[in-house]
Amino acid sequence: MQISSRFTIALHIFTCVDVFKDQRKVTSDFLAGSINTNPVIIRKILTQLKNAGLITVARGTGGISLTKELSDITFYDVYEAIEPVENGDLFHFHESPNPECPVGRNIHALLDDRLKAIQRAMEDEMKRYTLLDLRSGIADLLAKETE
Amino acid sequence: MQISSRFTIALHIFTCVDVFKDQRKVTSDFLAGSINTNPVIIRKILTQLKNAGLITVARGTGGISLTKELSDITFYDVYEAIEPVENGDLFHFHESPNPECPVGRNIHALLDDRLKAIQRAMEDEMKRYTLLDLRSGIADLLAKETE
DNA sequence: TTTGTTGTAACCATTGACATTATAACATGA
DNA sequence: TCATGTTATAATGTCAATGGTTACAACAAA
Repeated sequence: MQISSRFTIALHIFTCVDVFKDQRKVTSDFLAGSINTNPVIIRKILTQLKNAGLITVARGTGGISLTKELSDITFYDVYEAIEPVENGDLFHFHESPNPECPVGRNIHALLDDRLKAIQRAMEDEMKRYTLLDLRSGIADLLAKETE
Repeated sequence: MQISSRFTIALHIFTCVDVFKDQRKVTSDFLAGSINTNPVIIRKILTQLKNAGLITVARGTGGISLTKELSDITFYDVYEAIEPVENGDLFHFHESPNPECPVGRNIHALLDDRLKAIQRAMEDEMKRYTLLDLRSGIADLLAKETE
């Protein structure tokens, strides 16, 4: 199991928007070129980010704008916008365990809290990183390239 | 994206083995009945747990034994045995970003450490729970049933 | 040698990820 | 208004993973 590439693609998009926003129009075609995928893939992800209220996208003219400060958008916000997790549960149970078995009828009560804690540990760590970290991070990497 | 039900099935199996080990022979058929799935699904998971060195399975006669103490098997051990995570990376990148784009050629350097930290947060929390916790947990729940 | 069990191969159905093409909707500048 | 560039979305396709099922070989013990 892996978290889909859509999540890292979304972070890639945000980084490109920030890096190139003053140099050129950042279109889905341009982004597709940087990420090496199809523009439609990009647009679907943009739609998800738009539905989550993180960005606005200009239709005819093209161009992406953030609705919040970089420091107000965490990795978790992006993850939540992108990953369609059923009921918000990271862990999946097999349907309908046997209610006549003492273990079967108690398996959810037994595991739910512990699994939630594990999920929360991941999500809390995601909340520690913001898009502002990406701005400074990519600036450092680009500066290092020209040394 | 969700972590497959094989993981919670494996925890279910361990719980059943512990609860029923003195009362009856715990076979893949019995386990399939408690979990409400097919015995072959159970056997495949048992094979993974066996390959990870967590259990031994008696072939002709049936029966499952742990190779370690309950307190020495963490949720992470089970997760690692069950989930085939490519390269051990939880997060998936799109293949071959454009090396001619300053962002494309730096995206891994930009994200890798942060994503690893998120993954580690989840795995560290998984290491905090052992099968011994499940023994006491299920005992409490069963005691509560008879009140 | 019979019986009960595990190990595994060979399928099948369903779903999700990712890709691709085509076309409609829309905004802007000429 | 119209041409142009762009986004939005539907329709399709491919591929891999999940979960299920049947069948049968391998094996251990009574």
